[in-house]
Amino acid sequence: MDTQSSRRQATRTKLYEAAVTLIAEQGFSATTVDEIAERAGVAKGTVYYNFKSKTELFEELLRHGVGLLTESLRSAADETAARGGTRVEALDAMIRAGLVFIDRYPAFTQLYVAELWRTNRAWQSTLLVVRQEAVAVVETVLREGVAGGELSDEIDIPLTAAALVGMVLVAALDWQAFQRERSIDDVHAALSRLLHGRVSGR
Amino acid sequence: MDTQSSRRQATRTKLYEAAVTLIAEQGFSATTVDEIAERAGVAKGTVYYNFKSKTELFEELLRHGVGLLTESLRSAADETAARGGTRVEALDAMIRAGLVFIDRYPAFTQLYVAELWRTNRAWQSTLLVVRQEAVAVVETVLREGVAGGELSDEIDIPLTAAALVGMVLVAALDWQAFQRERSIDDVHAALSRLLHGRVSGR
DNA sequence: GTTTTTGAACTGACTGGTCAGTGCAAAGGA
DNA sequence: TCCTTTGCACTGACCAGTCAGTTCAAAAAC
Repeated sequence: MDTQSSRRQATRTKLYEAAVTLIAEQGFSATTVDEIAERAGVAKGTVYYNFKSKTELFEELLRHGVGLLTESLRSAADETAARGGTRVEALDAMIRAGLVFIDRYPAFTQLYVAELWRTNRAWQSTLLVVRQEAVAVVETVLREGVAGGELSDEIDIPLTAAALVGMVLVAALDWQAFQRERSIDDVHAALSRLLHGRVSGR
Repeated sequence: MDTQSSRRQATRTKLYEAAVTLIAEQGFSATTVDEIAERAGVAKGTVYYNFKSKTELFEELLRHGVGLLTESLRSAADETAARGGTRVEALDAMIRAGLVFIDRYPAFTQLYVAELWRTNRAWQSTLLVVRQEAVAVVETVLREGVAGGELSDEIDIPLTAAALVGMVLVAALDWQAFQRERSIDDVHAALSRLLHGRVSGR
């Protein structure tokens, strides 16, 4: 990477960081380009030198963030498999990876959830693609678990994957928003218990 | 109820219905008061005759919608208790009630999720109150289950409640957005299986 | 029973302000 | 020399909220 493109990359990163917190707090439309530029410590013109439009900046931000998440889920699953863990252990490791991600990038997560189920928005198709990549990682592990007899073959793979993702997402956002004092281990333990069906019975 | 106030109520209801779908699709800031008025078939002035501001219209909409949900969860729990069901059965009934609600008011649910974890917004405090009412219903049933020995006393009640709500919310929104063809029974069965820990094992 | 009055509900043109995006000359950096 | 960034003025569209005026059902007056 030459110095020019890395300089440019640094500017883009500053813009992502500024945009992600502002948009998470206020929403896309309520956040102005002037605000983003100011928080990034950059001139407004620079925003338009680096991105075609406010919408394009946002779409690239989405792609970038979900890319990180997908990567992190995938590597949690792979590492578990590499050291000979079961698929349920892999799911558990992915839950933890999800929590770590949300802990590190809470603003991105907020923004993602806020936009995911909207219809009729410019970036709808971007979002659909990017969501599918992340969910697919979970579905793959479920499918392998069923194939290997470790998971019941009666489970509904897409629905169960969505439910697991939702469980982690919502518990983690609640943790961040309303019970900051809890440790990541507490949250992980509670979710792990649900995954393993150790809720009912004593 | 006299004709005047029922006429007024009808206008407010039309405005709620118009606002909820538009805001679910586009978000609060991207939705204009002119659009809301137009879709409701009233003049813009009428919006301001009935509500102090765009924000107030939205806050009342939130209160109204979450009120319906809370009511519906509570009555599912109560009916189960009335016919002598267990607490786990009550949770199962509440999952179904949640799904029925989301099926009936998908737009409201979208909008609620999109706004819930935002910080620094005008209606933040309204939302906090209203969320707590709904989550409390789930927490109560969990607490009763633990007290009666039906649920493990090691579960973390607030986190488990949040995780269950998240599971239902996300699975249902995914169902609505990406797999409309599935029946409510399919979705319920998948979530019920997770609740009962019938995922791993064959 | 008919006319008049009242006032709540509603209307829609208008205002003041905001904001995305542009244009451009000059500066800084490799 | 070329790429990147700055600073800033400007435009045109858009939008929340206002307000003077209209409608009309029901109460009051006769």
